[in-house]
Amino acid sequence: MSTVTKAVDLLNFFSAERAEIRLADFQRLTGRDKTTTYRHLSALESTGLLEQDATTRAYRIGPAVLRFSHIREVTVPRRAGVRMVLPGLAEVTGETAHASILQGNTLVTLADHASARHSARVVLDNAVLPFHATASGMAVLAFADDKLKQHAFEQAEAFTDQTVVDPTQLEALLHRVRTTGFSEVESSFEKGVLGIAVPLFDSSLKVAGSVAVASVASRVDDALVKLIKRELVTAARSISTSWGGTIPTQLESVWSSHSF
Amino acid sequence: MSTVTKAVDLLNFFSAERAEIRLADFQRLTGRDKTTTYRHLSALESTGLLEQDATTRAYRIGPAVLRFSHIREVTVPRRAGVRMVLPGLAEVTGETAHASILQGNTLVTLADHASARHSARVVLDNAVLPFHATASGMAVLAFADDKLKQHAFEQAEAFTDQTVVDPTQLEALLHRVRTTGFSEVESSFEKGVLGIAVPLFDSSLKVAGSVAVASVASRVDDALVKLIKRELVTAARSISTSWGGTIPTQLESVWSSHSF
DNA sequence: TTTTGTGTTTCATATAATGAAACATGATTG
DNA sequence: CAATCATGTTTCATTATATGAAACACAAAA
Repeated sequence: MSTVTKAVDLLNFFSAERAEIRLADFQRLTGRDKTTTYRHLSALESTGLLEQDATTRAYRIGPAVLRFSHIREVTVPRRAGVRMVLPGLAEVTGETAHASILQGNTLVTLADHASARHSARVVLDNAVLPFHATASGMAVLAFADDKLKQHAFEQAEAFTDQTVVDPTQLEALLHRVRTTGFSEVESSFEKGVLGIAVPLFDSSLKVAGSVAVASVASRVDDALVKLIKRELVTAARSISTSWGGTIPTQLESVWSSHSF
Repeated sequence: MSTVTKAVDLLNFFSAERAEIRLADFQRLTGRDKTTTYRHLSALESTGLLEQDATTRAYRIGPAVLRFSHIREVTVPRRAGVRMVLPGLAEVTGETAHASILQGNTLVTLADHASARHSARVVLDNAVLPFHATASGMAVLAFADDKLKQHAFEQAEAFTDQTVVDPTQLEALLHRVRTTGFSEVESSFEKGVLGIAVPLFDSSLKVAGSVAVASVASRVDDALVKLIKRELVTAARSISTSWGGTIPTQLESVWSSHSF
């Protein structure tokens, strides 16, 4: 572990609940030597990454991060965070990975990637995704506000004979998504396709999109479902982080309580 | 200079116009050894402060800064106050509104907003603002302590043939800012751009930044200048209040004595 | 006053950072 | 198509710098 890493890692002890930390606290938190920690903190302060209260001597996150986050916000598109994980998600599962972003009242495709492992693969060619009939849509809806849910229920139309359009039934499905942590939809938009999706979050701390794996239902077994879910969780964390968000603690705990 | 400082300082080469930098670029920019820089970058990447494009190998500001800036906003809300007024300021005036924050010895961009009214508009893409050549910088300098003023004068370089760099002349301009209550700078940093700025204050009761309107000089008339000044005063009061500060009474009285 | 908990400085030592060189890998070019 | 160039990465000896024990300074409790 390099000196740089050790120093910068000190920043990770800050949180919204713990915005100020003193040297003695850091010493206890890290278990590292007092002098060493002191100098790490001093170095970080000189860069503006940390700021020290002149009277209490307590440290807090410095103003430099504002500048950097401004740069990232205006220059790094949402797609960049998705592109870093989507190919991997597709290749590891051998299926088609897909990411979508919530734009106003519609859920639109941001990027997708199909694995070349099988000759039969799911080809997604819909720019706009119907909420009620897709795994991605339901993943978003399960964590969206009532207004969007209302809007989606009103728009609900049947695409196959298995599409659920009844609000009461949809509500029950959404509840299932929240309790299991995953949105699973089969043959509801397109016959023979099983979609599994999880929601994505951005810096507004609200749901901002979803990442999904669409697979050919006939070849899916329990082991593959478990693999997909594991990979989706990792992908969701990574993309959300890239977007400046975090997975809500409640959802995280749901995921960790279900072994998969 | 510690290893930590050297590494973190690499982040300062990023800006809105230069969002991606490669190892070879850093090598040229810093003049430091290639291997050393490589490891600094690797260390920063492992902390999330940087992110590397998998294909181009170029580095960009990483997602960790988003998390930290969110934490900072919770403790020291600076952007929130600015975002409340900046869009309005831009739309009412039809020009580009800009807010900056004083960070140690440098004045950095906090946020900006360009009105869509005219096709020709001022695009601000400088993260760090030179004090002597910008309206924002002079607004801050007029109310800053001598140490900062000294530092700014020493750094003064000419950007256009209209840039003032002579300390005596700059001092006279600062005096003008204090007596009129506004910092007006034309074509000093960029040709054809007229900037009007006022200082911002925080809970330390010292100058903490500035808010400005940058306009295309050719279309500015007296009525627009008056409108911009009126709006700037309102914006400065609002932002300063949200930062826990107030406009010094002397400046307030200067503003009220000039009809605009 | 003494004690306890802070943050800061000093100094010898050990460790980790450094840079030249070599290597690997694509791009460009002749 | 080979040769050259530009780039990123690894190796290894050397040197610089990070480290931690101790001592110091200072404030707030006891």
